[in-house]
Amino acid sequence: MTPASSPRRIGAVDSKTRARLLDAAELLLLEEGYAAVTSRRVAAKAGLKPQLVHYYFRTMDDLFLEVFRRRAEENVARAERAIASDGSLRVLWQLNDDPRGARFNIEFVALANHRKSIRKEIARYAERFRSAQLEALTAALSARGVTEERLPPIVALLMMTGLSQVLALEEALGVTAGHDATRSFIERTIAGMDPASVGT
Amino acid sequence: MTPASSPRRIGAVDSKTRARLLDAAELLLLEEGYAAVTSRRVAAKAGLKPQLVHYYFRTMDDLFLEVFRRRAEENVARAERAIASDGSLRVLWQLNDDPRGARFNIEFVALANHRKSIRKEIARYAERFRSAQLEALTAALSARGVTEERLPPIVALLMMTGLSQVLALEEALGVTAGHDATRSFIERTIAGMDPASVGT
DNA sequence: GTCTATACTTCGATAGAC
DNA sequence: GTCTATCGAAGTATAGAC
Repeated sequence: MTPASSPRRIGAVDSKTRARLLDAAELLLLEEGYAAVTSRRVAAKAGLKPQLVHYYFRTMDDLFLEVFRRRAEENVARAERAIASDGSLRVLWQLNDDPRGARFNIEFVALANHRKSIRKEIARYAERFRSAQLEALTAALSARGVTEERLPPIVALLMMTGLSQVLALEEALGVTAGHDATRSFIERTIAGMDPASVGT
Repeated sequence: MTPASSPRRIGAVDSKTRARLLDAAELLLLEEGYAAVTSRRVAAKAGLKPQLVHYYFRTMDDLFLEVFRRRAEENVARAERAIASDGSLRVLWQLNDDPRGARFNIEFVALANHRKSIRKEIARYAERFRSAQLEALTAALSARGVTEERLPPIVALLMMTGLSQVLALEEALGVTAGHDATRSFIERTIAGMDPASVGT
């Protein structure tokens, strides 16, 4: 399965060094944005030589893809586990209200703007994450007597996604007016529909 | 008012060339993301020599700031005009539901992640834009009998902002499932509260 | 399997010519 | 007031040494 197109050798995927590079890249991405993720800076953060980045990842795109996939897989798995054990509205909201995850997403969406290979991967992930949540949210709303007509689940989901993203972004900017009020409004709304899970 | 710290000379702010550079930078930003906005590429897009970028803008940060300010001023002015002439819910929603503007914002929020001077400017703008809209939305909701308790205006505003942003971002990714349904739900909801402005 | 020496490109920025 | 010649640093990537 080794692509004949490139004769160049690539390091083992289970290498400890490779994992260190991925960790460093992810940290840099969150701390300083994707533009800071250069071979030199990633290596410096990992305490390694810059050329090692290109030994373990053929191109910088490959590195970005691996960073993304690693976290995306974990997120989807976490979401599926959470939903399976407790599909309450609260759990669905908490899955979205994750500032770190939201900033991670923003960086990749911005990155996707000028790296086609990454755009495809993100789109695929977005769809997986979306449909897992939509299924759960559809069931949760229906069980609580909220009709499709009064609030279509997809609308509720897009609102949840958007709201949590805005909260995360503004937090990163240092603009937090109304955030507490908004979170407690969501809290009250959920509590009203989802009485069993108050205080979790 | 010329800063003594830098002896270097800077081009006139009303220069035609300067405006061309700003236009090129903004286009590049939207088309390929902020990482594509380099002195060389901006100049190439404007059909000029790269060094001119540094003649008109002392640093790349200065260029980014100017690109941002120009558009931000226009946006705030447009919002204030729109609100003054018609503070309906529909107008407020349309102000947000602007894919081009949303992508512009995302790029700058991502950029702010590793350029402190830009972060401050964006935060300031976000607050101005927010308060102009909040005032109008507070009045609009109150006039339509929606109490602060049932739906705090700030919550409605953050939801609107978040929802429109998610729609724009996903559109850019090519993920548009449920978007039409969501827009028409918003449409219906507004129409129900804001009957005067149907079909505008 | 792992890492390094090195090539070549592009970057931001400045000093100085018109 | 406008633009260009040029520099040093940083970027990605490869070929080859251990």
